Amino acid sequence: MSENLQAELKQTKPFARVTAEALLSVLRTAAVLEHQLTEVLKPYGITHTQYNVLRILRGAGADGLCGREVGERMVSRVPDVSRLLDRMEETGLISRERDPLDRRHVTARITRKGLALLDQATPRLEVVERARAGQIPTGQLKQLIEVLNTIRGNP
Amino acid sequence: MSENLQAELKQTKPFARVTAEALLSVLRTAAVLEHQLTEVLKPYGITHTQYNVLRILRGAGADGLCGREVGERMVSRVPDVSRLLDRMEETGLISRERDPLDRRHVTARITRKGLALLDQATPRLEVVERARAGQIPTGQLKQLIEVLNTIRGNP
DNA sequence: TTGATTTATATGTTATAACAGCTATTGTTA
DNA sequence: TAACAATAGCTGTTATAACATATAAATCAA
Repeated sequence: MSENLQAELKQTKPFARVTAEALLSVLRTAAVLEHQLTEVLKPYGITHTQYNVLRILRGAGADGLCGREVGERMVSRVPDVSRLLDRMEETGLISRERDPLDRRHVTARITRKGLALLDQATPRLEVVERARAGQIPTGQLKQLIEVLNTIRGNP
Repeated sequence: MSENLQAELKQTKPFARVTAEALLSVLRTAAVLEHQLTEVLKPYGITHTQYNVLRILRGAGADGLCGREVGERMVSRVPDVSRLLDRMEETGLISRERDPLDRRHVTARITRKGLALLDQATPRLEVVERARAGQIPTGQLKQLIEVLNTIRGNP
């Protein structure tokens, strides 16, 4: 069965406020998920940040996206998109080309190699997804999404 | 009002599965929270990782904890507790002492300076906590905690 | 058109995270 | 007790994140 957060973090005292427990639960759950994503992606030689970029660029299709746009679509904002894309270009997962219409922009596109990697890795991640959340009723997941929306929406 | 995740990440297509949206929401919400925690703690010269250590050591009291125990209690596991504690000792937030009974252990304890920093910073973080989650009914927060427990519990 | 401003990306630097291997200490057991 | 294994922490190295600043191109205003 599911252990609670207090036990997981070996805390001796229960949480003082339910709000504190809720936000810490979010942080803790994300850490657990990120750790597992990292593990699953390790055999493919990419981080979950890079996987995220590949998903974004596949979504953009042949038009590609410039670095700033990639940054805006990331799950967690990266302040150094340039070098992230550098590395991915170096490993051949993406290509980059300076936009002739606006030479400030560098358009990034996913390569065949990047697409192939996505095709390989995605089913593995979907296994994780089903294992973690597949047994939870849809209604509960929708409520989860709603509450998290609210938390993010309150600045 | 609260924007949804699809709009936030400028996705053109809706999520294929509610499970995917739920897990991404968790990751995204945690990233937003961590960013804000980092901002709030910046004036105090510590990261949220270090804040977490201070909370843990305050909870342990005068007995302190050894490095491994600190690591086990962290919200997100850090594989380099030694140097994390090095830095905190250097800035005077914690003290360390080799355990005379088992000389492999190094017991870490929070210092007065560390306690003072906690006293200063904690109210600021509670402001964030209230702002983010204070308006959400307790019942909803408890459900959130439950679902997240389930997600973490499914390995 | 010139100069100022904005936008997009790149670069230099520092700090931290991640990974692997190493040392010291204790516990186990033949 | 000697040899081996397990545990805790440290250290070296590399990679990435974070921050500030710089460069280049486009836009705007006079």
